Amino acid sequence: MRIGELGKLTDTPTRLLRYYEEQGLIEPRRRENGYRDYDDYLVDRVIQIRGLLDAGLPTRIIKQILPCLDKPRVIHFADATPEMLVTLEHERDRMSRRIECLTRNRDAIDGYLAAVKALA
DNA sequence: GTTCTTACA
DNA sequence: TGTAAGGA
Repeated sequence: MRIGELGKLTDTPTRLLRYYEEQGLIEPRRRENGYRDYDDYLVDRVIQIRGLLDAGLPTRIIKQILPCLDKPRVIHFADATPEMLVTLEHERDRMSRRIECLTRNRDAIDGYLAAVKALA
């Protein structure tokens, strides 16, 4: 599929899809006319990339750990280097802290909402 | 009409 | 990231 369709399927601006490619996160083939040609499996991949980005990971790290998170996880044991494990553990803890922060703020909002509704 | 690259805010 | 220019 071409960039427009992938963009629609993943709700991602074509501008970003080109950016992800520039960052080495995806590598679409090219058609005769120079248009990018994406395989279907890239739909899930892009969605995952957006999820990691939304979780606060920089494209740099995503590029590094994406191979480990891909389908055939067992095949990538070779990527389980000591450095990779350290990176993953670091990012996991980073995510945990973010989740805690989000949870607190959500509860704060929830509490405010409950108080307001109690008066109404 | 859709996509491409490069570049600027 | 968004948007614009200039092409194909």
